[in-house]
Amino acid sequence: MSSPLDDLNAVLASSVEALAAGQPVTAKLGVERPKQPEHGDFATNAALAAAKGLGEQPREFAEKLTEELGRRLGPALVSAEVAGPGFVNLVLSDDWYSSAVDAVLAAGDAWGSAVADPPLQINVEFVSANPTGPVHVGGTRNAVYGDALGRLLSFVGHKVHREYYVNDAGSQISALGASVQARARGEEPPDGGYQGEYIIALAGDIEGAADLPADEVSRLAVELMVADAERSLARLRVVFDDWFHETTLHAGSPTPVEKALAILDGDGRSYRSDDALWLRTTEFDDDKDRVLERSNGEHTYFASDIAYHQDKIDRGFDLMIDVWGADHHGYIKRMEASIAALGHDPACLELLIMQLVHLVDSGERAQMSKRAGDFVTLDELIDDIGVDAARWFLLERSHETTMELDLTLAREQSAENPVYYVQYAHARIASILARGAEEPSPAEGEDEPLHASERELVRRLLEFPSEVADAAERRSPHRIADYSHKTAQAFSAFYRDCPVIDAPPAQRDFRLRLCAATGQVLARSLDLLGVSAPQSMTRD
RNA sequence: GCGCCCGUAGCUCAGCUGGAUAGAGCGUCGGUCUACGGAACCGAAGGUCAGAGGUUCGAAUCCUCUCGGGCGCGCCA
Repeated sequence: MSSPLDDLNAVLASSVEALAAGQPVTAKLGVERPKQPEHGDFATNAALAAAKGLGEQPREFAEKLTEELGRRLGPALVSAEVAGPGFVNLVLSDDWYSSAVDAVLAAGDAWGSAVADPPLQINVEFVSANPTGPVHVGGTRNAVYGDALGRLLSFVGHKVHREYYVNDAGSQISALGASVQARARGEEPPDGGYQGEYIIALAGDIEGAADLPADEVSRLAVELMVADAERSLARLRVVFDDWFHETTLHAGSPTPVEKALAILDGDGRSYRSDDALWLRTTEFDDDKDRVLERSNGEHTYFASDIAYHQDKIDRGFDLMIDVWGADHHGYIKRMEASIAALGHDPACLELLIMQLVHLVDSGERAQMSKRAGDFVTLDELIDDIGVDAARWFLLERSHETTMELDLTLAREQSAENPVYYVQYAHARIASILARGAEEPSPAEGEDEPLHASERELVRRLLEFPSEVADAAERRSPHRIADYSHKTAQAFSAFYRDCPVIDAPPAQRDFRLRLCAATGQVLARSLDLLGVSAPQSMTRD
């Protein structure tokens, strides 16, 4: 895929290199979007960055750079000026802009995509909420984040495997089964049991729940909870490749857990003390050693988790990304330590922490649902604000920031709601393109130079590949939300300033192409977020 | 006490692998106008980037400390 900005950056780099006359240039060089319009179409601090290492005066170097750029870019370059401490501001020709739009259209669906070097097999594990209750808002944020991250990583050329880890072993599962059985018998759940109304529903859905063996009730309850989670998440457009059950780590002979412990033991990473088995995580920067097997002989959750990650590595993944809830951040050190203890490169595991979501409605905290005195569930959230709004609002903020979700705004079907604003721009473009295809070209007219709004919009479209690369590298889908909104704004300005259908033939042609390119980029941006890009919009 | 995250406009948040005059949305105030989709557009007000030092040509961004929030520190999961 040929990108006009890549080409421009390449010319810049080779120009600097020529001026450096053999001396190595280590600085990162590239053009940027200037904040001030008077700073040209593109600006570069290349002279500032390079002159430092070459022992030259930035402004003098910048002067030489403008001359070199003029020679290499020819008529595509309208002007190159030195400003401030040594910035170089560039203005490019209308022809350059026109061919840039062609490049976007020629790339089509691939615009912004990449071929990763090297392409990795990436396992993204997310949500993984315990199957002891419905998925709540926190899990919903985790779900859309993990999913969008997966979309991004795929788009930049990696092979992504989405996985949900089902904690279907341990005391909590016994408690679930006991609670269901109690309800089936018309009793209150036991101490430490689950109180939600969904337990009563489960009791009704499991035939013979009152009399079946307890662990059979547990097993069936987990099955139903997992199916329920799968259904809810599918509504959210989040689909997993694999639902990995913890119990498989305790099955077979030896079990995966036993195998993992054997590796650790063989390498002298673990030891016995106070009748328990400990892992020397302190050798890898943890605060204290951690228990693998309790003195009562049971494995800890940590032991399962180690076996689970060993299993992922055995399955051939180059990179494991775990998306954890904020309450798990205290486990990062020991998990990383365990990977090192198993003898793996620590870089093969990436632990991302999702911060909390607070729901706000009409200025009030709205964390509690009327139903069951419980937290708001994924289903309730979708029923309330819809999938597109839910995904958008949960994705527009950085995952590492505690955020508030304003339900009042999210429900709003107007331009005050950014998700509708972006979708509206897309629908409007579809409408213009349809008319452009149907209606004949109008009377002749005189073409004019490109309007500032047109140039601004083209520049936005050209930024897309680097925005995508940046978002993927930083694991930050929220950047795409921000980008799509800015692009929609740039389109709105263009729409205001530049008639398309009634423009003179050549100009009309360019503007239709610009509309098509914009629609394509908006659709792709929304797709990366898992938000729909409608051809037309109707109010509810 | 220790560790992690966070303090940026009235509110919610971007920006933080250093660059020119710190941005967006909402809210507020004022304006355009019935349009190639009005679910629109334009403008304005609003900031000691928590504070103090340091690093350098340049710091919201990097380092140190202080203050103020959130979370986590179990042979639970």
